[in-house]
Amino acid sequence: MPDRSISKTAIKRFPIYLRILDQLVQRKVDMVSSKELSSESGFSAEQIRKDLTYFGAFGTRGAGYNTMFLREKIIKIIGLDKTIDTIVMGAGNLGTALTRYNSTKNPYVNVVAVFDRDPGLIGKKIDEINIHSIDETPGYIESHKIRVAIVAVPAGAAQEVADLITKHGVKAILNFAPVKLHVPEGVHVHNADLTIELQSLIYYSSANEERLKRLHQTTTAVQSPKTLSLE
Amino acid sequence: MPDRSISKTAIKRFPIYLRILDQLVQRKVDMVSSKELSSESGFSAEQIRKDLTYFGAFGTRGAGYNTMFLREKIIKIIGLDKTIDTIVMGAGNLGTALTRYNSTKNPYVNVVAVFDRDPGLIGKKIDEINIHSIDETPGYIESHKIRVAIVAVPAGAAQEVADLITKHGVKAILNFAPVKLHVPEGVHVHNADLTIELQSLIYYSSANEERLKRLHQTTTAVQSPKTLSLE
DNA sequence: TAGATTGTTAATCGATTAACAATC
DNA sequence: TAGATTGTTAATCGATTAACAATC
Repeated sequence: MPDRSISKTAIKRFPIYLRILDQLVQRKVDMVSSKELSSESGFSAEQIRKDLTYFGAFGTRGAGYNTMFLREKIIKIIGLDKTIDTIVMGAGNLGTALTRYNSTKNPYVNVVAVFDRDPGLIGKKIDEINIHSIDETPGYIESHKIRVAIVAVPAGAAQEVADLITKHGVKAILNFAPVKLHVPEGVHVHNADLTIELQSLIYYSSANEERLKRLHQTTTAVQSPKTLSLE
Repeated sequence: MPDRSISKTAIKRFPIYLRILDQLVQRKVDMVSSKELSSESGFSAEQIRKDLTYFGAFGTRGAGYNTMFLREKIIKIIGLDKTIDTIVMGAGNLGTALTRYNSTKNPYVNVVAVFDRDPGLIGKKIDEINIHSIDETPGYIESHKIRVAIVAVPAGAAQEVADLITKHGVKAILNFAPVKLHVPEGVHVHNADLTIELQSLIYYSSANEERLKRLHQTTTAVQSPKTLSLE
């Protein structure tokens, strides 16, 4: 049972800190304050300082944080200090795009292989990365000690694929399939369900008042006024 | 100022409820309890009941929820009761995959146009959807009353694109570019930053103990023991 | 009526923010 | 020393869970 003390939401902020620090180091900025990190990231300065102190005291009072030093620390906190080899399950539209995306845009992660069931795709390449038969997955995971996988297969196949890869050692799954995956204890799943992201955004895209009015016009149950978010 | 009372995290659960109800209706299941919805979704039954009562009393004590009725209510709550036309900014790998994905996998959202800057892409199609010049964006947004957009352009172009589309009426952005977008008040941005999702997952993929040990070996600052998540 | 399950209030838990002493 | 900014504790806020009365 890792990290009794640090929350999932906090951990999601660290890659954002890292990205900002990457930029600062590149721009040869030596020091940065929590206030400056705040305006770059959108998180409060207090929250940033709090997040960092979960792992140590990396700053200098009165001066701020050394960008190169803090960057190195965050890389180690996240676990990006050794190259992370990842596989992509599914070579469809999304799997292909994700393979390319991570190869070009993600400086800390390496997609080393793609797996698919379609014989027409096996043996082909996405850029330089081979598409293998899904039957080769167990051997590949074990010989290459793969711990992180991206699942981009259709909903109907996702659980089966999750079972397969976790059985052979995968500990973390970025799941793009629109299903809840059931995985053994100790395996982490992040859902990156694009349908849900987009649908929940629609809630915010139009005047709530109108929509909720429509909702209640057809609602037979009596509403107590304070359960409404308008007025 | 909409929804003083309901949180962003709660709203993200509604599309998941909807997906489950879609399946139940399709399977001709008439009634469902919060307990059953809980085991399907992974959220607690109490939380599901709480979420629903933000918008009304849709169930029957002793019996549960009528699946068709609840489904209709949730569609209206999210705002999916009229067709949502969406545009995709950027026809690169990711933009293309997202266009196809939403066309085929997202039953409630319609991608109606894609925009890009590359003259080599303009005039081509992604499946049946035309790729337009980015210069046509303002006119298109206004004439088609587009309120929701997906941004899948390179990081360097994302702010500029966000400025353009919000200026002409877009109220909600699903942002795949790895930058923090600054948008006018009242515009909502969901970040779907794949790099960050994957990097934060890596934190969970290996033994924390080892990593944190490495971290502190090179830390000069003295640590108070309780700030550590191990021992 | 007995059993089941909702709707809702109260209790708990966790995360964020505020405040400030420590200290560069 | 004066000014700035961290690290850390305390206060606040919000979200989740527990409990149970209402009621089908």
